[in-house]
Amino acid sequence: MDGHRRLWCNAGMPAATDVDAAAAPAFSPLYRQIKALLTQALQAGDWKPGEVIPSEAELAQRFKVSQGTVRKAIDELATDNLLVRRQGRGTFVATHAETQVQYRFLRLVSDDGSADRLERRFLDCRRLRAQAEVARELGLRSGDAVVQIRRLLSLRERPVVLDELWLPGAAFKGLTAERLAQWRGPLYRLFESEFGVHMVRAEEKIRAVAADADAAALLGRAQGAPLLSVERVAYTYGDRPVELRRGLYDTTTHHYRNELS
Amino acid sequence: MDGHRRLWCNAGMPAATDVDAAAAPAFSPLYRQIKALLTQALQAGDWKPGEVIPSEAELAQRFKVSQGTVRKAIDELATDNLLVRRQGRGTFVATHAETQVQYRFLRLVSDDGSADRLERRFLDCRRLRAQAEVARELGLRSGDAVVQIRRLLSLRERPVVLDELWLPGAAFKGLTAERLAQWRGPLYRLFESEFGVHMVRAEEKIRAVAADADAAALLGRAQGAPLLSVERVAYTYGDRPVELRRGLYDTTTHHYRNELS
DNA sequence: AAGTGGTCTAGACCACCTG
DNA sequence: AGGTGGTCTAGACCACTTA
Repeated sequence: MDGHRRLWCNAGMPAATDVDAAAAPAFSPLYRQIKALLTQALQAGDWKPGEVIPSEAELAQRFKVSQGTVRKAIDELATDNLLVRRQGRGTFVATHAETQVQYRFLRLVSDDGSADRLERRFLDCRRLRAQAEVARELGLRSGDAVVQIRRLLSLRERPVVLDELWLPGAAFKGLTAERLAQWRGPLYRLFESEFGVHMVRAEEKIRAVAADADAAALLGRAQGAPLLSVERVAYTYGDRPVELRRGLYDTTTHHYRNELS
Repeated sequence: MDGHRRLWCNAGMPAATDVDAAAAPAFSPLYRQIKALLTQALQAGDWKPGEVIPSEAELAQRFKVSQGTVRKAIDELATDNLLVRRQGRGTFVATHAETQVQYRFLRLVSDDGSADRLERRFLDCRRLRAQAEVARELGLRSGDAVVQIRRLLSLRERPVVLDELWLPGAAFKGLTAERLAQWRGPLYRLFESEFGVHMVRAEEKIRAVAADADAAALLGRAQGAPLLSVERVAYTYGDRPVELRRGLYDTTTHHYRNELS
């Protein structure tokens, strides 16, 4: 129709400084503005994980753009794994509560390719004050309340992963050791259904480290044995960090699988 | 116009058996058929890495489809990193010979985020007969000729990566130690410009291992020190494996960075 | 100014799912 | 049968690059 209805929609963005002015995109195409609106709706919780969002036709009408433009916005959100399209059914908010792919972010696979059943065992769950480093990674201030969880994952009766993780205390109020003990399924499913926190993406730093006495005992390995250290920061809508996790993987019969392209 | 010009273009596919018939897609949309044609052209070397491919309009005319359909095919090839679009200039065949992003597949970054200059030192380059495992990973037969290379990467004067890699001898005929010694730049750039082998994607298996005497000496670490083992199989057009690589990373001041989504 | 990719639209029809 | 996403088309115009 008109070809450029540019709203310069930069809601939520900090004011541009001289420094980043150069890096800022000159303009946003319409479909990106629609994408931003949809993202806001997701962040605001207008549609919950697992639910259907309105049809493309309806959204087009609502935003007064063509269906193709809405479509392109949804396309990007789908490749970002925020939405899931299902032909003939509709478009759904991505969720960790699907029967498929239980552990979307766990890249550990067995060397022989077999799919093992995974067993969880929680070691402890405490509320404490965040140390400087934990606070920084979670976007909190030192001394803010955090929940610390430690747990062990086993494959074929053998402990393979020792996880230690920190969550912002404010967002995870009712999270207790009892609650964890009776929970069946991935943690991210619990976080999503009980605390309304959906993990969108994560960044990991991977290193090889020597097992300390504690890790060695829990994983049934010798002290000093090489372990894979996987430090993860997970983000929810709006790129807000909401989990810091440090995993120690025993990689004698399993490995961390990655695809490069 | 017609809406479905389905050619059932399954060139190169084995005949469907009863087993995989269920998994086989019922039909290919037109843009996927175009995508397949473009992929074949890339594989055949019709357009070399770094070169421009014909414009969307011309391809549309050539294939007798609308520009939008060509566009969607190119979109997918661009997200697969086979093509690179440059607004106003054209669409180019992806290459490792760009001044930007020298090491597209190297995920090792320094803990403090600084970008170190990288130094290469070749240890040796031999032609030998493939062992069973190497042959299997490269799609060769045991005893086929392979080239074995070992080299050391250093950051800030400190050796950090010990790589050992195998290439199919047939495709890398003139590859000698001298050739390597005088080469400046990433190996994949050499492979591409001198041997016409472009790496498209790779799979990595990551483990923590203890340094053996050899690796310890070369990396300046104690024997038994934990190292990151990164086993990579790299593929060229048509998903044909053309490189097996095993890297040992010293992760005391660096880490392997990964994004999950 | 000309050429390329990028955006937006409107409409037709297909494939898939659910009632 | 009706609704949803998926494909395809044709045309207009915008943004960017090069000459």
